[in-house]
Amino acid sequence: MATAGDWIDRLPDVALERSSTVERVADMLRGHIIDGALAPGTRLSEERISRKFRVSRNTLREAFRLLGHERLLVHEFNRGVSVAKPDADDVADLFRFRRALELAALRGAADAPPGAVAAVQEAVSSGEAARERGDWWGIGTANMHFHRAVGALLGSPRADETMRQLLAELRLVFHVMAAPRDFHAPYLDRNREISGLLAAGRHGAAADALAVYFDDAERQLLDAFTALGTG
Amino acid sequence: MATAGDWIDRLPDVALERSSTVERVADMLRGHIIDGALAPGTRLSEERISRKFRVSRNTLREAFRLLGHERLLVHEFNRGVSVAKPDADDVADLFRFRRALELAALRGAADAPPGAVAAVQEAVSSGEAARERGDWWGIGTANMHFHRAVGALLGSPRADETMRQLLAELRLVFHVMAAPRDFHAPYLDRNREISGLLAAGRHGAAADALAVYFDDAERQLLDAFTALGTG
DNA sequence: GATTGAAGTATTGTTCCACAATCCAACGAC
DNA sequence: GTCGTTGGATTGTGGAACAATACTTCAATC
Repeated sequence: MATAGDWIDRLPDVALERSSTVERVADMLRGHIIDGALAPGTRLSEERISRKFRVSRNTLREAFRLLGHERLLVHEFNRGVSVAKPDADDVADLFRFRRALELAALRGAADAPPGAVAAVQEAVSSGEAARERGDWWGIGTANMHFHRAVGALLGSPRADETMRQLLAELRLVFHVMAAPRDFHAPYLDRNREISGLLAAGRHGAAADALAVYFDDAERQLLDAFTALGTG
Repeated sequence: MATAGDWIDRLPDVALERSSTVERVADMLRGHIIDGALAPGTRLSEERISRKFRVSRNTLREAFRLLGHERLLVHEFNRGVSVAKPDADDVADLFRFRRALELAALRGAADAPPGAVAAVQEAVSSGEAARERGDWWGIGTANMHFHRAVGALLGSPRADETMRQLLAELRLVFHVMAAPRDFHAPYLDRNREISGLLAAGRHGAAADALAVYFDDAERQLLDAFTALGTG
């Protein structure tokens, strides 16, 4: 009879994660920010929020630090925190960063971890399904998943985390815009095209297509910003 | 006579930054970690450190959150924080991420912000100066500056911050190794070569040279790790 | 009328303390 | 040697307190 070690050794040694209050608070706030329930620029009072969530100011402040590091909150000394309010420079920065990461991911997709390409295709399909349902918010979410899946082609957990942050910030950008509802829909077909090129092993062509995508999307966002600035 | 507004408008509107206790504590800890004064794996007691630094546990914990988000500290629930101890997987991850960023930066160097190429060359020179002096630690620092300067070719503050974090983690990797003293020196000549190609506008060639650099450096680090594992 | 000064108020930054929850090491029972 | 149990140490969280700073208001001045 084999020893118990054989069986135990096959188990994935992941530490089962319990959640601290700080992380739950951070998750909740992050969700509200990404959903748009907290408008960019909103000041967050330690007093009131800690009372609302029934947590101590200490705990809340630790959560604020986390979200500040993710750039979803901005922390001004002696003035507290407020929801980040990205401007045109931020949009340009985000796209520069995304270009570097996602294009590199597509170009090097030959070394992608197993299942990563399939994940990209699933994200595309889920976006199309959302379009069928007329679920505009779902389209946006699926689009985010698409780009996260593209970034995941790099096979780097750290890059994944960075992508997650960048896309969360991008959601903030959409909330600054006037009409984010039907922003993503036109890009669904492009996602399908890129996904197809990727699956066909035409990595360079996929990257080129995504580059054009980025140019158009960035211009569209920047136009929306200048429209806001002058309006 | 012109109004005072003319003169004021010309001033750069940077908010003069005051430092909070949390940030000073975080800076200090970060410095100790990067310098190697705090060995990877070291447990950090809230009690003792807060007494040592004469700050409250709350303030210290906020600093811990920051450094945890930078992956310099690992936070285990109910077990406190300890200095991160990168393993071979982390090294592979760091290099995957760096490859994506730095190679993209070199390939797209045509769009680099003004002065960015010069900064790369300065970093190389400062490394060579450190070699003249026999300043081994200085060589390592200059090498970090070189790679940060390469990343800065992207012209993205967010990417800069990410590069800073990745390189800080990499310093941790060196501390896990046995003899980090003369690790960097052999790469000085490569930096010079890459810098030269970059300045000559041969961006693709520069990126190719850096790719080989990465392959060699990663292999060397991974070998050092497996040597540790078996020894 | 606009700007400056000087209150007073509200909020944040930081410290300190208390206590429950959890971990960890030691010890002993089987 | 494995399994409870016990007790001490550390972390997680809450809460109060106070100093430091920002914001508001209003009067005084030019």
